[in-house]
Formats: sequence, structure tokens, C-alpha cells
Amino acid sequence: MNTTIYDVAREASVSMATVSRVVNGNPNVKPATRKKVLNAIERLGYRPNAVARGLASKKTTTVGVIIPDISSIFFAELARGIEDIATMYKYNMILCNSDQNKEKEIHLINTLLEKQVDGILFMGGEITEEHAEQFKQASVPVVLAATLGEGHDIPSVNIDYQQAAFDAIHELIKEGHQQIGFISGPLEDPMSGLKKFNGYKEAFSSAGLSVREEHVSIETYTYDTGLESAQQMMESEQPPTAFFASTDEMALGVIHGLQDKGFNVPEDIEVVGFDNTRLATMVRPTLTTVVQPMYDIGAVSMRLLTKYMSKEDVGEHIVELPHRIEYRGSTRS
Amino acid sequence: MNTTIYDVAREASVSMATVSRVVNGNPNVKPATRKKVLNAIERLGYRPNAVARGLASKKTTTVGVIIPDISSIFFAELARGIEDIATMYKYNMILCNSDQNKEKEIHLINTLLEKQVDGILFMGGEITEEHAEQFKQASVPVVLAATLGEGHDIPSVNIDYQQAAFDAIHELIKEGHQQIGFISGPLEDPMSGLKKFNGYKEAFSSAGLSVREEHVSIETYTYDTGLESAQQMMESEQPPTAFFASTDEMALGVIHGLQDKGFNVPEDIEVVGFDNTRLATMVRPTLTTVVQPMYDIGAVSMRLLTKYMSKEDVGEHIVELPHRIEYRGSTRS
DNA sequence: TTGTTCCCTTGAAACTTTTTAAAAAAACTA
DNA sequence: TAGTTTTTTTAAAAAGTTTCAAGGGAACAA
Repeated sequence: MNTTIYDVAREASVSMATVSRVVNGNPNVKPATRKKVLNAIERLGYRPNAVARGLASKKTTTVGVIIPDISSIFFAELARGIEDIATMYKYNMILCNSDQNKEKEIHLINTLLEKQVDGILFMGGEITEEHAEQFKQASVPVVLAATLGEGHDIPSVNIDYQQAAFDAIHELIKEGHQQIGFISGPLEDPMSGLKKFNGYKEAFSSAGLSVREEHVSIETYTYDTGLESAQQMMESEQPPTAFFASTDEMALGVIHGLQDKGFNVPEDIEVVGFDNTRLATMVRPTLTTVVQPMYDIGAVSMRLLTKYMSKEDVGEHIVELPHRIEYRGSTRS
Repeated sequence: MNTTIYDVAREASVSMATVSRVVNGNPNVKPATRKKVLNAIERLGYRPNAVARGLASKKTTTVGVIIPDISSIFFAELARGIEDIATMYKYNMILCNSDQNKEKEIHLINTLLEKQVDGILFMGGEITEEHAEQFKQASVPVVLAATLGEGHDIPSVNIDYQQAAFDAIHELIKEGHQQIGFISGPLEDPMSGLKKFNGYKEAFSSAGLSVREEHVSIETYTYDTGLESAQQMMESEQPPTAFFASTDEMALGVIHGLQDKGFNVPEDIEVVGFDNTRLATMVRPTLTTVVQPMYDIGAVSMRLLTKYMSKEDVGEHIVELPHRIEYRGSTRS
């Protein structure tokens, strides 16, 4: 049997309430008493029971984190940002993989609420009505990280994906490219898919160019897709002279697909990625990419959540972090 | 205020005990009563409070996972294996980053025990006396994943790192190499450092060769170190004709370092990595590497932990999973 | 038909460990 | 010495689980 606050109280001949005060650093304790209690704690090797504390105080100092896939380099980096800030504010995190599966997501939200987490940090694809409904009823704050909650007025931290994609494509067009391959996964993912595609289209139309359907690949967000799609597009009648990929991993695929077919990057064809994961410098040529500050998004969203949890005043609920383009070897400029 | 089991009891005009039985699937409840209770639960939108349940039952269905760095591609993959199995057995995981810092590790163990986790899955570098002491006093089972607990008799799941490194080096020697660069981080890390270095030395001595000091780089486990160390070694009087790197990330560094200096891989120089992370196929040439089944190590170790937690019989406490070499483009054979 | 036994359900109450509000005691001040 | 203030204690509350006992029938024997 573990020693409880009650044992400590007896050992120090005080009441449990006093022990509780000492443990929680409440200043209304006479120094002599505090010392007595501290000694007893030491002697008995007392370790407070956070579950009982949670029940009594209705605070668990634990947050729930729902993430599509922790083994993805992108989300892993985000998670690290989250955890660092959580630790800083003395929270622990229960981490759950959802695979962006709606059933799982809803189920996880419920599990986390049962466990009485003090807040939820959600990463995912689409936020449906049902999601929004769950969040509304949640009784604890919810923050979205790298996830768009458009039209649902849910606190979130993102960059402007459309603008970011626009900037990248715009830059390529400015360099003289007219045929630019767009390599992406499903558009149902608003952040990785739709927004970037919109940015792509916007850049084209604002330059008076029209999008060629055969230069748009909407498959899966994988290296292999990047590789295959790029090769396929190079077979088309009017092959692209540059590529934009939704993720760095896809961009690596594109580069290798091109190299395998004998093209030189960036001399023959330029390639731009998205995210600036560690992969970007682990490829030859190194990858020019749109910088999405993953770690910061995680950190900022967690910080936002801590504010909600301690009922601090929050300025803007919808945070948009800055983005930029990091020029490396896969482009000429 | 949330609805409690008490509210449900009143609504269904039964006692809390009966509600508890229904919620927990206890069969000793008349179907009619069960239905009444289920209806009441539905009507009130009752959601059991896992904290109260944890206090009463002394089980939290939560495990603690201590990991050096979740943003590392290697550990992220392991974590995914852990979480999948945890989910399968209805556990959640509290994930904590330790940065392999001993103070942090000890502190995290204590925090997790305070939170009354049902078990701990530990990943780290060295297991010191103090670690072993903590684990012994822990009152809940502890399993090491991809972490050596030599001499401490702690359950663990690993591959035979020394043998694996031996196999790789042995193979290179068999192909005629006599000068083989060894690129590693600190040897304090038993698994990534020491064991592999021992395998390297063993392979050399068993072939009657002697290790050249200038062909051994012990720096940090990073891409940049791989890159720089490889380049440096190529300057040495008798440059290596092959490289073995402790991690895939370092191996990528090696390959790019060599390529940047104008060497061809594998024609001029062969390179072998370790781990078989997703990186291995995201480089040109693709990377020949020792396969360490990260996902499986995570999954198996979590499964082992579930057995301990439910007091099942466990056969072998120290599990050693098989390894093999995956031949790809960075070697000639 | 009545009495006894046994099983199935159910409820009452104890228990889990801590926080916290209210009350009491102690210490200090004027 | 009365009045404050500070410190400490008492006891309730948090939301469940679990043990034990008892009620209600059913089945069976007499």
C-alpha cells in the first residue's frame, strides 16, 4: 500500500489539511510546522496521488493531443513544440493518433474528456459540423494546430496556406515558368490540399495564365506519389519546367523522379517544396521550400491553450504565423 | 456541472452500484434493469469520470512513455508502434520527451508515478544504478524499448546491435574492403554507440585486420556530423573505401558529403546505414542499411507491458527481435 | 400446500486520496 | 482582556468501485 497524505499527517501529528497545504506550497503554514511535515514526507517517501488530487480539484494538469500520425516527420516536429510548452507550464500530454479518421477522432475526443483532460489540442484534416459540435460541448478549451476550423470560430494556429502557395508559384512565374506541375494529395485536406491548390490557381490567374489539368496531380501525400506523378507529367506533351509539391516529402519524390529520368534539378527543372522539414537539407540538391514553422505552431497553439485553461485573456483567437520561402539548391535563384 | 453516476441512478430509480455494473458490463444485471439504466444514461448524456474511476479502482488505463525525442524519425516510428498496441488494449499514453537527460528522466518517472500510470515504457540511453533503483521501487511494471538494461534484469525489447553491426561490417570486409570508416555518436549510448563499435571492432579482428583510429569518428548522431566526418576521412592518407554509419540520418550525411567531394556512391565508395528509417529510400542512391524494426520494437514492448499490467505469464523478459540487412543502391552487391 | 434452500439482483455503505470551506484554536496586538 | 489575525483542524465533497447483506423468487422436498 502506498503511503497517503493521511499517513504523513499522523507521522507529523498534524491534520491532512496541513499536509496538503505544505505539499501545495500554500504560505499559511508556520515554518516549524512546514518543516515537521517535510520531514515526515521525506521519512515515509510520500508521493502525492495525482488522481485523487484530480478528483478533488477538478484539474488533472493533463492535456489531450489528437494528431493524425506521430510517425510523420511533420507532426512529430509539431508534437515536440507542443510538449515543450506543455512541460514548461507543468502539463503532461496524452497523445493519440487519429489517422485523420473521423470516427476515431470523435471517439478520441470522448475518451479524453472522460479522462478529464484540462484541454484538447487537435490536429486533423477537415473540421466537420460534428467536430464543431463536440468541441462546443466539451467543457474544456480546444485549440486547433495546423488545422483549419473555418466558419466554426474555433481557436487555431496556422499560417496562411493559400498565400504561401501563391507566393511560391508567383515567384516561379516571375522567373519565367509557364508550365508548373502541382503535386498534391486529396483536396479534402483543407490545409495541405485545397488552400494550396487555390493559391496555385490564384497565382496563375493573376498572371493571366491558365491552369493545365495534366499538370495537376491529386493523389496521396507520399514520396512515391511525388516521384511517379513528376515522371508522368514529364511525358505530357508540354512538360512542366518547374514543380510545386504540397509537402517536402513529395518534393523529394519529385526531385528523385526527375533525376531518375535524367533531368537535372535545378538546371532543367526547378522544384519547390512545402514545410521545411529536416528533409529539405537532406537531399541533393537541397530543397527550396516554403517555411512552415511546425515547432512554433505546436508551441504557440499549446501556449494559447494554457491561456484558455487558466482563463487568461486571449487576444486573437485565430492566430496566423508568418511564412517565408527558403531558397536552396533546387531552384536557380 | 457534469452529470454523475448518481444522477443516472436517480433518473433510472436504481442505486449507483447498479449503474456502475451496467457501465462496466457486469453481467449480474437483469436485462430490463440494464435497459432502464442505459436509457437514463442516454437521456442525461452521462459520461463516466475516469479520474474518479481511477481513484476507486486503482487503475488508470494509462501508461507513461518516456522517449528521448519524439521529433526524431526513429523514435516517432517507435512511438507509433507503442500507441497502436496501447490503443488495441484500451490504454492511453502520456508521452514525455527526456532528451536523454538523466535528471529529466528521473523527474519524469516520478511525475508519471504520481499520475498513477499502470505501467511505464522507457526509451533512453544509459540505464544507471539510479534508474534501476527507481524502476525497482516503481510499484508498476516497466519495460525498456530499444534500450539496453544490461545487468539490471529489466524487461526489454531490442535487436542484437553488436551482431547487427558485425554483420554489416563483416559483409563489407567480405567484399574486399579493408578501410572502412565508422561514423557514430558518443559511445555512452550503449545501443547506438558502444554495441555497434564493438561489432565493428569484432568484425575487424575476426578478419585479422586492425582498426585505424583515423577511420573512427565519434561525434554526434547528426546528418551534419556524418557529412563532415566522411569528408574529413577522405582526406586521410589511406582513405576508406566504405563507410558504416550508426544511423540512417548519418549515412545520408556521409553519402552527400562524399558526393559533394566528387565521389560516386557506390562505384567509388560503398555506404551502409543503420535503422532502415523512411529516409533510406528517400536518397539517391537509395541506402543499404541494417533493418531495425522500430515499429515492431514499439509494438512488442507495449504488448509485453500489457502482459505485465494484467499479470499474465510472460515467457522471456528480455526480447531480442531479428535484424537483417536491406541491400539497396549505396552498395554494389 | 407449505417450508426451506439457493441463486439472482439489488442496494447500502465503506472506501479510494485529496482539496477546500468552515470552524476552532492559537498567537498576537492594542 | 477583548479583538484580530494567523494557523490548524474538522468534516464534507469530489465520482466512482466494491464488498457484504438482504430481498425476491424459483425450485424442490416433505
